[in-house]
Amino acid sequence: MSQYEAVETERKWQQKWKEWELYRFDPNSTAPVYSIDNPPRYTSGSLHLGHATGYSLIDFAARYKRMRGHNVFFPLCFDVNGTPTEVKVEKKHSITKLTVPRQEYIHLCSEFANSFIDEMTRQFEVLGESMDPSIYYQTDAPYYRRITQITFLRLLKKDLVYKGTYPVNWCPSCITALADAEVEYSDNVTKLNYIKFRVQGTEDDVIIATTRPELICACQLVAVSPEDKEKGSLVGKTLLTPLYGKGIKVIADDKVDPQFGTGVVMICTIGDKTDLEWVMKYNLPLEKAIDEQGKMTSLAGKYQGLSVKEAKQAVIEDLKAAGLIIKQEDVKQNVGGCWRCHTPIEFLQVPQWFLRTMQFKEQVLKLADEVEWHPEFMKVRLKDWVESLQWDWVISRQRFFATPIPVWECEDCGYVVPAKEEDCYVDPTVDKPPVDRCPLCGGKLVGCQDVFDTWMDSSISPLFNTHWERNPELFDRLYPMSMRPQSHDIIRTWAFYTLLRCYLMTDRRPWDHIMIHGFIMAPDGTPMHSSLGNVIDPVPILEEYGADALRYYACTCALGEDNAFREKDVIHGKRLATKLWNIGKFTNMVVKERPEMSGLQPLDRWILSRFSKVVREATQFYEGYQFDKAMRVVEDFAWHEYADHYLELVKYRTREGDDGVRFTLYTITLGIAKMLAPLLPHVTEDIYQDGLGALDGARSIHVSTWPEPVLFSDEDEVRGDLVKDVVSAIRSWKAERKLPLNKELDLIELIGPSAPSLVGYEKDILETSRAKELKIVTEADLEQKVVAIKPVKSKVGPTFKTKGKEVLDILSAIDPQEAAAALEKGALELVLLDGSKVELDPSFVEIQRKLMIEGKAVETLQVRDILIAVSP
RNA sequence: GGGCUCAUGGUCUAGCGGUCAUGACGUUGCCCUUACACGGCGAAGGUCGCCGGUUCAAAUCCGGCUGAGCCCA
Repeated sequence: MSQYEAVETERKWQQKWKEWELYRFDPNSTAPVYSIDNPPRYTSGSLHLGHATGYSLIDFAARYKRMRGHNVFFPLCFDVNGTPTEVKVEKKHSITKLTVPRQEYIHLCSEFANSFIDEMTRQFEVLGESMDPSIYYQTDAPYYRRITQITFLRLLKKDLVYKGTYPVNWCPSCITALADAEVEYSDNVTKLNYIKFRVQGTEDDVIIATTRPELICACQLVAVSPEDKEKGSLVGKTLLTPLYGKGIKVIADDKVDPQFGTGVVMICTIGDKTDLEWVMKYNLPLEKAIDEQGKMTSLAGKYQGLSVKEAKQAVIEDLKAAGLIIKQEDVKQNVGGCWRCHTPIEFLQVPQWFLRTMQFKEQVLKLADEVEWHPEFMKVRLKDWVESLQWDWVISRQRFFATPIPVWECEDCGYVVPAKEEDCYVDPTVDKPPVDRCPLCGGKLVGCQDVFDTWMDSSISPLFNTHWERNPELFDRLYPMSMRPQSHDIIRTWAFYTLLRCYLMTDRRPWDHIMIHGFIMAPDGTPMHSSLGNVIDPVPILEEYGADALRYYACTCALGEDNAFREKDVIHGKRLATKLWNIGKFTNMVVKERPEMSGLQPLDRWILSRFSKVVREATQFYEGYQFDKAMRVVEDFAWHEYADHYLELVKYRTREGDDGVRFTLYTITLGIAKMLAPLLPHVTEDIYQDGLGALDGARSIHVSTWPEPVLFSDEDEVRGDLVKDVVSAIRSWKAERKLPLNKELDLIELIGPSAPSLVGYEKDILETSRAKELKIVTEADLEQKVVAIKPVKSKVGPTFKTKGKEVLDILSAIDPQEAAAALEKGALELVLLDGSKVELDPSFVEIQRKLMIEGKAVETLQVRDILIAVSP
């Protein structure tokens, strides 16, 4: 192969890795465990670019830890539950929950969701993700749902779950509960009605503005703003509702906008989400004015049985007839509608299961503090969320495709009969209860129709992964898990609920670390959404550039930040892969057997010291999940120091069978491949398998050992950098004169105080710049002309403080040659505006010179304080 | 409306108290040097979103504003 063929090569190694079972978690190993609470991928379609990027970031951590000798637990897993699948299935088959029997509906959902798993698994492989199929799970399987149900039964026993009433979004036309995501909001104009409410025991009226007069029957309170001086006197009084004559208290609440309408609002159960907040705050009774079909209930009195729309009209007419409406005006509002039929949604009070959350707020925050957050600022989001919580978590849903709530309820007295743990998994809509009749009243038991919120399933993933309640010995070793990876939009859900649920079951935190990545946006910077049609399919990218190239892009996305997709980063990734492959090829030409560390020359020590620093830095970046920085530091070193300079500087030595260069090439090429192996697993494996691996000794680079620093030498680094700069100056000089790089030069002279530090590197410079002769001298028998002086700001500023600026101004104005002459004698004296004098020693100023021979400038280059005279 | 984050050459990006402000893509000039033309060496291109403040010194720290993203009202 004369060129790197990414796609073909990647398939080859992916196949090998599968054969070798390289990523298998070994439950019997004594190596330290690194376990990843991998997000089970939601199975409602194939992967998009955001997923591809997210899982790549996780894979970086998995592969890194494997190379650090950990027994890595990285499960292949899928989330197969929930609303989005129901929505897609309903669309696909043109069905609703009312038109198809429950079990058939569930079957269709399951079939649909499971149909994606094979393809998604293959996509993960093609991306080079090292998930382990031997610890596979999916959240709809009985073995997983069983754990969800058992945790619920334990909570029930501890009285941490209870039944209450809570409003849900409800479509009266589809007669179904809607998830928040299924509510579509649209702007619309409606009438704001100004209605008289009588103050009890007086002849006075108060005018209340409302858009929902049909809900007067459910009015619980009237509120004014505490800022409102004029209306303040109403607080504490009782009003009588028109048409019904019900007594209502007036309160002050700062949520009331005194500028809106009349500044007096009625609080109903339940008109909108703000009402809900008040209901919770003032503990109001949840009276039901609207039923499941969207008809008024008996609470509405004579309007009972009318639709909401009809009732609104009738109420307005009656109020007008009674002279109780004083005016109507148009007002804009944002109303929620059903995603399917666009009917305005209602908030309906429905019996729900709650998990006690409010009392554990402090505890969850304490646990969050025990977890190491990457990046740290994401913890603030969790904290803000927890502190703003107003009510307990509603864990039940009126849906079908999810884990059933494992209880039966008595038709007569409502007594709850839970399933037995040993019977779980159960589906109470088909399975028999553990007892035939209600133990209290002997009534008939009916299986619970509700299912769990899908977060009830996903928030126990650490318990499932660590064999909780199945294998106590393994659980002790595996819990808490090492790391939870996730995106920032679900901190308030997945991260929060997992902390809560795992604490309630184990009294401990679920993980040591949490790594939070951002979003991948469409190339124009807008969020990717299938509904917007701007989702990017990763497959064509993989086929064109290869997985390593795409992973390179993934790696440029810093944790916690949203990133627009940049195809050019993918292209760059492909180029990097090619570059690395060529570095490997070059190394393999020179290194045929495992070299010992001997015969190191100064330039070898230079690059080995630089390499050692890069190993140290990259390792630190990996430890902090800063893959973008790890990549940058290794790429920059590999390409722009090692390949562009070291390899060029030592090419002449490779022909001479030189131990130092062989050792250096072996160590650094291998080390670079290893440091990039977690990020670019395919090309690095190819380099490894092409020869270096046989000398290193592991079956695959991905199970090889992490590179170690070799030596540190600041002195060699300084001098090596100088040699590098001298040689590249000569190369640039040739390029500028349009000379071929291998053009021979007669003589190179290096002149200057630090030129002697280059003694020992003569041959490197000579051979690499193709010069016939090299001279190193401190002073030349040549005329030097000072052309400029450059102040060293980092010395001038701290020394002269407020006068620093003036010193800089003077230095830029004075004659460079005079200044240089003074400096050579020891010090340069400057007179400031205020008459004071300051002295600058040579360390304050850098002198730039030009070389003259017999008054004529020769070809000179300056590298720091060294002048290079080139004679072509 | 609130919390968190981001804002740097045409595009993308690094830097996060003292650099003539990185680097990439693009544009452009030269060079096939026995790993790589998917390469190498150069050039042009920036008032570091706007307004204040702290400091001898600010892209970098602080405050305000504007625009974008996520989450929550």
